[in-house]
Amino acid sequence: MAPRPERRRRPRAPKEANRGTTMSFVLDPLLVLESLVRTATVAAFGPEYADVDPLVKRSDRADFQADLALGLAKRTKKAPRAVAEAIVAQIDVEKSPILEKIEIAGPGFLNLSVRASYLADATARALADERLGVPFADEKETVAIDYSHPNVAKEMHVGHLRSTIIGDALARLLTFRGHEVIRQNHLGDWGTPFGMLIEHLEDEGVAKAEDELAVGELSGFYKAARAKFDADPAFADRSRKRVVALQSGDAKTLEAWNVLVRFSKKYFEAVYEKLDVTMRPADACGESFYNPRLVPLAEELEKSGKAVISEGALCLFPEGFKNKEGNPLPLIVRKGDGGFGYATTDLAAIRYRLDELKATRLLYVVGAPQAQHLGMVFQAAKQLGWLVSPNRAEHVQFGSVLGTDKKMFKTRAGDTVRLVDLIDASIERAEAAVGEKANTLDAATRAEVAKIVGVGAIKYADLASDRVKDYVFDLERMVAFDGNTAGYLQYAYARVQSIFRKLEGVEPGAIRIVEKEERTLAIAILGFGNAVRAVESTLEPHKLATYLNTLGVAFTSFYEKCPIRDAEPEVRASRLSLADLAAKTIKLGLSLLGIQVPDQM
RNA sequence: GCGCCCGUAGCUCAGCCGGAUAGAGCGACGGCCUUCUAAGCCGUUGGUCGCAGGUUCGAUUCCUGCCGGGCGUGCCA
Repeated sequence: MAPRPERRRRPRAPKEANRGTTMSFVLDPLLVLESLVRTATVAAFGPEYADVDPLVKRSDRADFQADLALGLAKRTKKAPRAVAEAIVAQIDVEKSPILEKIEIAGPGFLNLSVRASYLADATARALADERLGVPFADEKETVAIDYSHPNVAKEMHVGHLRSTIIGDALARLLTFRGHEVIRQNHLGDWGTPFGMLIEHLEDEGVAKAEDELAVGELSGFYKAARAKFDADPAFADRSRKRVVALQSGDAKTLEAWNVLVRFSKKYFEAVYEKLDVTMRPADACGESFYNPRLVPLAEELEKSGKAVISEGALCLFPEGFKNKEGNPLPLIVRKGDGGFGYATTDLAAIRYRLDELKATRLLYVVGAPQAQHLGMVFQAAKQLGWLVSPNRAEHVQFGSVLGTDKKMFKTRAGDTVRLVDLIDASIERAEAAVGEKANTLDAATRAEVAKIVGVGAIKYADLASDRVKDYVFDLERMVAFDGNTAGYLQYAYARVQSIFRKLEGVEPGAIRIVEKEERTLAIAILGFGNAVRAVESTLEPHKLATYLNTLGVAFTSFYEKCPIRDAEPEVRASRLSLADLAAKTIKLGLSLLGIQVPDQM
């Protein structure tokens, strides 16, 4: 067996960095109640019940409810209600800093009410913390996120939209949680199309091509090359020879190839900037990077006998995958003609990320159609002994972008839609909407706001629904300011800033929770950390979006029912603090999704 | 054929490690601006949770089988 680097065990000792500014206690009442109920359950039934989930959730009959008693009936051999009573008997409400009241209802539900003093205290602590009370992850790890991956010398289009947006949101959120995030832009920078592209480049002359590519006319360049390839046999022949020259490392050819890569990267950078995405040129690690590793990898697998020749190709047969005939489905490591496909590159990339980047969690933000391919690659990596616990790879899959006609999103002419056009259209629409309502803003401010709102709309629409489902790209709906949209949240934020402008000089003060809307808002705010954590583990950003919308709704109700400016000084100071915290939470939450907020709109 | 994903209100979507009356927004209808941005708020309307079985005290949630839609299924990436 070929020698492999020692798989490094990641030390799990608590990290110094975890101390920092963040408080070590939990603020979210839901989590506090969870541990309180669990402790009571253990006290009532014994330590073997330490693993039970108290099933605490928000309730419309109280602040929270715990539903564990019903499920525990069988295990404890008691009536559900008796279980509930036994648990409640272990809780001293009088002495509890958080519990106001606990009631058994129906067949054994526990209805939990939280003390206003607890909410006031917890929100005050959140406000005092720059992380708003969200702790760092207990175990920090190195996460490699593969996302965006556009193709060199090709336009970025809707096909790259979701990967770019979702990947970037996850990168931001995991970074916030304290993980070391390594972005990996697996550029499509290699392959047969480069023969014709380089020939075309030679024909045009570098200077002229440079001009075209610099203004983002990638599709024009690509199409021109393609057209020549199809129409001119001599050109096609040259192109094929050029592919060979490229693969054999011909210096002049590589130079031309480099020009294409360089200008494409420059273009991608511009798109990323426009989309306000954190992927940088330095994060690019395209297919070509793995070229030198493919031959040795194939040889290693062949020599070790882990890969075998089948129908002329060198193959791995990952368990659990079958072809039409019910035979094992191969992952082709080396093609019959000696060339390499993407499976080999993907295997090399996994190894690189594990061994050299030292990542323990590999994320692939790639469309759902590739589920089988990635599943095979991951399974192969496991069977090869590369991917061993705690290391793991996850396919962060997502559905297609559809037009309002429910078909794959295309232009009327049937072309793929350029990403920049999409962004521009959204900004334009936002500008119109902003101009209509916030006409007191000067033109420059309005343009800034339109950018923030337009880009936010696109991103939020993508991130707000379950990524695995297809979603309909409908600018009308996305740039709206009602419902579960970025605009709704940005508006809520801007309203708070407006209050601060109007009440300049008035100091926020101690928080007191009195009104129903204040209570609802406080509880909503304190659920932030839990929402962030949910995304960290499920990689489903829509959980954060749904949370933020709930928070936004809670804030807006508060805003309507609890006037600030004209309230008594103490009440005013308290509400000002609460509004401030709500706004900060919205801002931070949206920032984790890659969305900014305007101060006015 | 086989495999994976999806199917919740007219529309766009949440909810789904089983739990008390399935939630939002849009639409429709009706209220609320001399008071911090009404891009908002409050209310009414609207659902056999694709269908049929099964497990369970209890299923939109888990299992099986259908139906409908999408995608994939050996040398493109």
